[in-house]
Amino acid sequence: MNDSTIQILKEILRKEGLRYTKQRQAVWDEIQNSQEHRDAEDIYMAIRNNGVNVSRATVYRTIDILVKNRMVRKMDVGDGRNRYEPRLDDTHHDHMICIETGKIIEFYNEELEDLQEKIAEENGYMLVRHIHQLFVKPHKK
Amino acid sequence: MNDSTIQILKEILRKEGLRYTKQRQAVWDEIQNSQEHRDAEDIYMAIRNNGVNVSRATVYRTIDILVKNRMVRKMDVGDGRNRYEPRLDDTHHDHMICIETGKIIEFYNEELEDLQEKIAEENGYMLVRHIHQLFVKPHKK
DNA sequence: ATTCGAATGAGACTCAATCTCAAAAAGGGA
DNA sequence: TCCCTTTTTGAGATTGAGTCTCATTCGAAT
Repeated sequence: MNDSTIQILKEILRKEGLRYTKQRQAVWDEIQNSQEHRDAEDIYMAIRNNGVNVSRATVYRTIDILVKNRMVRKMDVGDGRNRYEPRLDDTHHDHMICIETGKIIEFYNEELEDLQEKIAEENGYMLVRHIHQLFVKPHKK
Repeated sequence: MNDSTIQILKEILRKEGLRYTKQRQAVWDEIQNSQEHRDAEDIYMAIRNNGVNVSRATVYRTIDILVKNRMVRKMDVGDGRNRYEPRLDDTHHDHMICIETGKIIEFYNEELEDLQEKIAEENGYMLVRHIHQLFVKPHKK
């Protein structure tokens, strides 16, 4: 909605040789303005509820562009629907998912990051990216 | 195929109040006799090629029983098809996937395991299970 | 061997995600 | 501003992994 993120989106589209459209802006706004981890259907419905006409196909297509350009992070929670979250400040983190409440908690641990690189190196590889999710439950009182 | 794993399967089915069938045996044999990380379709085709009549539904249903009883491990590689591997000796490990060759390498690191528990604890949770995959590429010479 | 509840198989169904292609919109030029 | 070309969009069809249905078959206890 605010000027600076409109400029960020325009810049990315220009770089990719793509056009700036209100649907693309709406998808980016919707993801960017929420700190939740929502699926494509939720994002699609939210945009429609805001009165912007958009199709599921466009939502998926736009998300792909945003993911490719690191504006959005795609996460596979293992239930068949991918979740998306904004990635504006590019602070990397992983997720902890409560199996009782479904709550998603973000975490980041430097030691853990280093260890993963070390493990890849030990096997003769370079770490490109990783998927890491902790499924947890609350401590009983 | 060999007597001991037949007995293991029979024991689990008995415990679950389920019947011993040649289809269930065939699914277990097929997974147990391979160290690959295959998807349900591959397992289904392999069984049929061995001359055993089985349906996809039965393959999926049997895999669920085996996963529940920790005979088989289900892994989500993020491409929409789950992979399965035998878990007879129950040695826990995670996976490293080469993005260039598709090769899957198993790894285990005690420090990494401890760290994950610690992170869950720090947030007031108990670690139940985790998904951890490293996407890597070979070092350039 | 009989009996009866469980297991199987063929194919229908689900659901997220992708594809198709005619119609609409973007944006550069004049 | 109006054109013109090319890209984008949208509605609905399609895909594909996995699940469900239910008539038929099978296991195993007696």
